[in-house]
Formats: sequence, C-alpha cells, structure tokens
Amino acid sequence: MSIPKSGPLAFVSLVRLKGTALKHDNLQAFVATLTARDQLSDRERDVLLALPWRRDTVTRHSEFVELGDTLSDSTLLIEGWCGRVSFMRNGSRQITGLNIPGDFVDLPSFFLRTLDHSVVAITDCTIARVSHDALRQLSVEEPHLWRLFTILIAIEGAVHRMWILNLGRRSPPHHLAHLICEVRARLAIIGRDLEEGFALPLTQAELADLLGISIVHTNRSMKQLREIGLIRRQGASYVVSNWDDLHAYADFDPTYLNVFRAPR
Amino acid sequence: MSIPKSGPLAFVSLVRLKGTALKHDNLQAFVATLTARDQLSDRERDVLLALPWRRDTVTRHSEFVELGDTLSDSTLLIEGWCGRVSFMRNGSRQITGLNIPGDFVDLPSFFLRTLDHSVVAITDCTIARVSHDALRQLSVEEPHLWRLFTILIAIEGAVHRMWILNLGRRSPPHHLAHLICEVRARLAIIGRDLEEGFALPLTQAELADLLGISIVHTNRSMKQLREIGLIRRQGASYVVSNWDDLHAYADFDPTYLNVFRAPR
DNA sequence: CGGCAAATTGACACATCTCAAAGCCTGTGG
DNA sequence: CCACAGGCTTTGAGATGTGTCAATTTGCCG
Repeated sequence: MSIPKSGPLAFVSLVRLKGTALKHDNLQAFVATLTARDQLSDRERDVLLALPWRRDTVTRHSEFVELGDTLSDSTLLIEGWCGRVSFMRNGSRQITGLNIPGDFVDLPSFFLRTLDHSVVAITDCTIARVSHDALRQLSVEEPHLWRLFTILIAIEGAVHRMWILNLGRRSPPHHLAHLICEVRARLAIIGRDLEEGFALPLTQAELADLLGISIVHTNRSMKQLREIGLIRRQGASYVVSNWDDLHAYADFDPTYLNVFRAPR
Repeated sequence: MSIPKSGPLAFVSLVRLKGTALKHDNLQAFVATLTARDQLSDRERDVLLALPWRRDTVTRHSEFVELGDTLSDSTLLIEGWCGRVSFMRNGSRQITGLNIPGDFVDLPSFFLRTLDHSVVAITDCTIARVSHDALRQLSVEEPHLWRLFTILIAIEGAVHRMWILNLGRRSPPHHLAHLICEVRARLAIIGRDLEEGFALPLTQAELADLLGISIVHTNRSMKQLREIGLIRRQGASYVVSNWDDLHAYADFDPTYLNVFRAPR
C-alpha cells in the first residue's frame, strides 16, 4: 500500500500520521470495558499500551470517519462522545450507535474494509488510532486479547438489537428512558456514572435522530418524563430522581450489555 | 461438562444429541456466504465439512434457541427461514433479525454465553449444530476461517444498523420495500434469487413485528406497494414487476451487505 | 447588553393504532 | 365433490400519536 502522491488524500494521511504518544491512563476506560468481561493479565495490559497508538483530538461535529472510507487504521475513543450516523439519499440522518470513552469505535472497519456509516464527534473528542497492520499482528500473537475484541463486536450487536426493539416497539418516552438507562449502565462500566444525575451531551436535534422522531416530539417526550417525575431539571442538565423507577418505566434489563467477568 | 442427570435439561440434551450426519451439499449455502467475501481453499472446505455437525429439523413456530439459554453449541441454518426475536416484558415482540439458509444463526452465542434474544423457526427448518468446543478448536487451528466467521458477525452488525435506519427514518412502505430488496440480495448470494419474483414466507403478523408497526398497517403498506405498481400479486405470493424501480423506491444500496471477494 | 444556538409551545395536518367485521384460501371430513 | 373450520388477509371508522410550521422563550458567551 503506497502513500497517495497528491490531492486531498495526501492531506488526510498527514493528519492521520500526526498525533502524540499515549499516556498510561488514556487506556483506563478501554481496559475497564475489557475487564468488565474477562480478566486481563498485567502482560496483556502492557501489550495494549505498547501498541502504536497515535493520539489525536477531534472537534465537535466533525465527521472523523466517513461513510465509504477505506480505512487503514481503527479508532479508539479516549475522551468524549461520538455517534455512528447513517444517512439516506434524501438527507435524513439516523444515529445508529452511541460511543463513550473506552469504545473501540471502528473496530468493525478492520473486518469490513469499507464502512457502512460515518462516525461523528458529538463533543470534542480525544481519540487514538492504531493501524490495521498492528491489529493483524495482535490477532496472531495475542489470541485471548483478540477474542475479547471480537466479543466487543458481538456485544455491540446485542446493543443494536436492543435499539431495534426500542425503535420498533417502545413509545418515544419509553425509548428515551431506556436510552438514559443504557447510557448510565455503560458509563458505570468505565467508572463514570454519577449517582446524582446524568449528562447526555446530546442536543435535542441529535436525540431526535437517535430516537427516530422529530425534534418537537423529542422535546415533548422529555417533557413527559419530567411531568411523570422521572427526571428533573437541574441547571442546564437533568437529574434522575430515582433510578429504580426509571428502570421500571423503561423496562430496562441490562443483561444484553453482557457485563460479567468470565474466562472467555 | 457433564450430562445433566434429570429434569427438562436431560430431555433437551437428548434432543440436541440426536441428529444425523451432514451431507456435502448441506453446506452449500454456508460456503456460498463465505466465498462471497473471500476465497476458500479446498482444504478449508473439507475442514468445514469435517466439523462434528449434528443435523436436525425443527418445525415452524418452534423457538429453538431461547432467550437466556446458556448454550454449548451454535446453530447453522441449512434450509428454511428463521428470525431473531426480542421481547419486552409486556409481551410485545420485535423481530430483530432474519436468517436464511447459510446463516450461522447463533454464532454470537459463542461469544456472549447467554443470548439476548430467541431464535424462532419461521418455516420448517433444517439446521446443523456444532459444539462450542469444536469451534474453539477451529479458532486456534484455522485462523483464516475463523476470521471469516468474525466478519460474518461484523456484517450482521451492518445489517442491524440498516434496520435501525429503516425503523427510524423510512416510512412503512419504504421500509417494506427495502426489506424485500435486502432479502432478495441475500438470497442471490446463496444462489436462490428467482428472477420472476420473491416469496417472503412471513405472515403479515410476522412482518408487522419486523417493521415495528401493526398488522393492519402492514397490510395497508403492502397494498400501497401494490397500487404504485411495484409488486403484483401472483397466486398466493407476490412478484416484483421491476427490480430497478423497487431499488430506487426503497433507496436500496447493497454496499452494507459487504458482498465482494477479497483476501481478508 | 446583544447575539446565537438550543429548547419550548401552539395549532393544525397527517400517519398509525385499535377494534370489529368481512372476505379469502386451504385442508379436512362427510 | 361439497361444506366447514381455522388461519390469514383485507377493509372501515374513530381515537391517538406524531410531524410540520412558525413563533417565542431560555441559557450561554462574548
């Protein structure tokens, strides 16, 4: 694979090759998502850190993986939120996945070559890229670690199925409530759940694209949760009054997130 | 792993252990889904056939993988259609995936241990089961084959994302049209697309659970496609008048199915 | 304080659901 | 060969849910 000689691609490569080395705690969230499913030896942690990561930052709203790109490296999200976005020809968008720190955002690109969707930064993000070549080598030398990566893909599949259920069979307020529960459960895995509340950094327009409804109706759904007393406003963000109530309302069962540590 | 001594589990095991040997062409569809993505050596084909498959049949409407089961083997679909079904506590169902011959239905269970959904036979099915132990061994001895299995999971993820887009942003008639296009494209991969038409063996009630709408509205959506002239009735089933028109109407782009042969 | 993005609201049109009744097809028994 | 039962499809009518448009309010930041 040769480096393109000119044109926009050359620029892209330059951008991709910059980036600073990774500090140890940059991988904290990633290690947490892995160890939530299986034990990691100290050696394996070192192997992870020793990968040729290239740290980089990305500003809100930038589309750092574009639909149809043929990628040569995969991106790990270190800090911030981003979302998978699918488009239709008529321009409407649907958020098909939400990623938080510790998510290996486009591991699928390693397998699929060309991605079926874009990845957009919802907040400013810190990311780290590794080359597919390095991953390929890892797959040979570290079968256990590699198996865990595959499990992450399988888990994302389970999350996708839950979203399909949410879209197909839950009313917007229930869907929204379920989303809040899921996000909080996933934040808990990486040790970032705040008991007092939750901060969804999503605009109501973005939430609408996630819930598959209009902005106005998103607003009304939020209002409904507020009126039922499940969430309260607190300054700019919201607070969940009682997580048990919200779980019950949303019919939330975290089993699909596969959070249990077992040798696999 | 010992065989349970009594109770329903004993019965289940008995059922699972029966089953006859696999004939060569039973794997035709599976080999086709693999070779649509990468070349397979003759040796690899032999390895696949040599796996300790146990052939079995399953009748329509039976739920042959149940939500929460902890499985010790994975199921390949040889003949017939089945669907992944997710439930909510209130009993409503959502079909979160559709499987046709050649699909490795619960490969995910190998990674997840306990499944987040059920698998239901939509028609009478012929299946083949392999033990997770055999798969584990394969993963060590046949890295290339194994990588292809992982790719199948990643592709299913892409299909899930398309379904999320369909549910969130396509109107029921467009969603239905898209489904028909997808099914036909997937049947083509295994060499079973009929130029003259299509036969969705799904009841309108099942289609409703897939489209996330009511039965009545499913019927009206079908009618609408009929009135636009995209499909015609022919006896009990339907015929697509013009696939190009249907693709255009559904905004169908098969890229997400990842049908191209490349070394991976 | 002014400006801007985001959130909120009201009014009305359109989409979808529910309930209930008919119609249609197919296999079965007389 | 006909009548019938049962499962599926189709239709109508009224109740709800959701979208669109357009205006207003809120909160943040310089």
